[in-house]
Amino acid sequence: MTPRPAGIKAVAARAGVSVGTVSNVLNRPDQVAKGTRRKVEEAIRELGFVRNASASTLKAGRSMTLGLVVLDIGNPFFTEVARGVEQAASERGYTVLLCNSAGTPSRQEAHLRFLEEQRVDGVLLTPVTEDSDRIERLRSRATAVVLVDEAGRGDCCSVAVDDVRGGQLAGEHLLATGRRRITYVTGPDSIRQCADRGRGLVEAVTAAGLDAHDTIRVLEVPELTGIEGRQSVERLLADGWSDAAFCANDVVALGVLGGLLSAGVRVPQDLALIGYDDIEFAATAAVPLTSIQQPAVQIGQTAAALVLDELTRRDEHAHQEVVFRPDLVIRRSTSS
Amino acid sequence: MTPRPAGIKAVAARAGVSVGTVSNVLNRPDQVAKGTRRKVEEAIRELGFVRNASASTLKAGRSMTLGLVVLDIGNPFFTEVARGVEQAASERGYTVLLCNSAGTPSRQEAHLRFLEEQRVDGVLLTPVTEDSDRIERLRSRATAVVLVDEAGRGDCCSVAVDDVRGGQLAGEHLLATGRRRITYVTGPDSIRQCADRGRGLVEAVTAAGLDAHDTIRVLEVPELTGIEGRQSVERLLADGWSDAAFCANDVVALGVLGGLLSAGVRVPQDLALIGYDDIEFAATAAVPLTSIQQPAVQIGQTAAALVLDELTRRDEHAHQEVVFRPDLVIRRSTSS
DNA sequence: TCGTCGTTTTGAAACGTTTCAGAATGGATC
DNA sequence: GATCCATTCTGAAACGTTTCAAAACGACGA
Repeated sequence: MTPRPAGIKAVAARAGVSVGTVSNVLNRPDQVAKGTRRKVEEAIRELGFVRNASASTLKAGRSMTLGLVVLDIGNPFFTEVARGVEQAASERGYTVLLCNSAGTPSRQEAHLRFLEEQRVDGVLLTPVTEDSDRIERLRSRATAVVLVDEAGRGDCCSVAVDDVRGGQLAGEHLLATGRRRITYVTGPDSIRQCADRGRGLVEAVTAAGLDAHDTIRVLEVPELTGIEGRQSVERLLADGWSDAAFCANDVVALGVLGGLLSAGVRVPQDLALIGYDDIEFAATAAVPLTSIQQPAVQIGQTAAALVLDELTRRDEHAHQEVVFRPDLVIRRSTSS
Repeated sequence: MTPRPAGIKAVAARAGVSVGTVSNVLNRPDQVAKGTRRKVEEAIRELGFVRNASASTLKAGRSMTLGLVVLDIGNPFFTEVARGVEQAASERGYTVLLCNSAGTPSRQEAHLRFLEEQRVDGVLLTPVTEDSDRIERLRSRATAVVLVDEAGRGDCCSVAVDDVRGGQLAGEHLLATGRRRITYVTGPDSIRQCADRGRGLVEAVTAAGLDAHDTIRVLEVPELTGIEGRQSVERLLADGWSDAAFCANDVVALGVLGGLLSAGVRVPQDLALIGYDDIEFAATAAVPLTSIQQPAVQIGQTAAALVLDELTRRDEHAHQEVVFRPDLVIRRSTSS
């Protein structure tokens, strides 16, 4: 039945000091005499005082909080990215607000607005849509913004992985293992990652002196989920054309794998399979999945480091566009 | 170089009204004359005004925000729960702050403290540890608390699933399909879910007139991850004793499955396998996984509904302890 | 005893909202 | 023309912090 929780004033009264001193104990304890500090700390404990972040943020003009908007929290890849972000942020005393846009522009918009209202100090965004307006607005509010898993456009930091290169790696590997009829199982082309990875595949095929049209087919699924992957198998096998499948991510690939095996298709003998992201379940699948690895945790850490640098160094900060190189991880699904 | 973003005052000046009116447009638009409202809305647009949530929360004493602390965001089960919570919350205008305790008491503690500082209106907690102190404190701050995936202790709402029953279902099913030597692959007993599910298994065996010691073995893994599951297979197969394995969750079960298949063990012929949670990857696995299904999304929705009820109805609110029943979903991993 | 200087402590002024008692406005009604 | 309502609008007082100029204190040397 306490109407309002005890504030800094109550603490001050109890400890017999001024509010300024209590605030100092909270924010610069080293400038407070030891005895005083102890008294205040005891009062805090006795009253169960917990700092009111609203008031603090309002007055101080910063919230010590970062917003992270990911494309799909159901995809373990993003979970790992988030882990990296959180780790780097918490080391510097920042807390991360995790938001899931679920690939929906309207949800991305809603979350960005929320973060804006909360006056987060920085935003890490895996964009669904390049909503330049809102990003511009955030930046004009002195909010640091970094694009994650997306190349920047010069006006802000970004951390990405070269997806074209990743597609290339996948293509080269399949070709090297003798495959010549590759189905690319992918999501809508509006998802940049899907488009880029497909482009890389085409490049690899072309570079090998093959005709892309003869070598590659595209099988589009509406959503990058396991279910859709599994369901796509029927179409994948329909005419017996393919001797390999490259999936736009591991979640889909695992669905495809399940579908293939239960249809009696041997992987990799009858059909080679390669995924993307190298999530934990890939190594652990029935037929361990060859995949294109991305340094997920490191992406998160780097992105966080960039926002924090922009936040701390302000004027000296120069925007950077970090691009990681993906790696091929070969497992049984492509090489028996 | 706008030092501070435009506030309600600037909007008021621009629209030629008082701040009170602007606030009304924001919070009770129907009490404002249509013309005035339009003027204010235009000013808001022109200035790019975004409400400052800190100030709002500070003054109004509520943040329209809920905190959700989950045990393991890497487990798709919790992702689904979160989805349910978010859905129910956003329908009522609340935003959810998602936190991951990762099974660590200190992280749970840190997140609860953060949520307390943020003055969230309600907290949904999947407890690592029953930190009654902090929960008590939250509740004394007029913060609604509901326990998720954990039975309550009478003093707050809770939404749980009967894990003992789930373990029973698994046990009964394995016995019904003729298995008599069951290994229970589980995490530390300190995780309540693991303990309860194991208890259910024992009950099923005992109820069938069998001796639990002769019928059940326990194989403990340090963490409920796919890797650990896969690695446990060696021990699982060591003496050829088992004809079935029951895993404490699907993430582990899928790891075990991968290990079994690549060791040449046929599932279910040589060894039946059953998981828990019925995550999406279960249906989609190489050998589709029999599992104990929990209504994850519904758990989230219900939990959110309970907090919101406590928040809205206050005095009339009566604490409820909702317990869902788990369901057996039979797939190929236990029945060819 | 008096300065002086460094360390602590103080107290009041914001920060940007919400809220609410009351003032203005403008019809209706007598 | 006076009165009464309902509808709109106003303005000032919080909300709980942080911050900063200035005051208080103490130790020290002159």
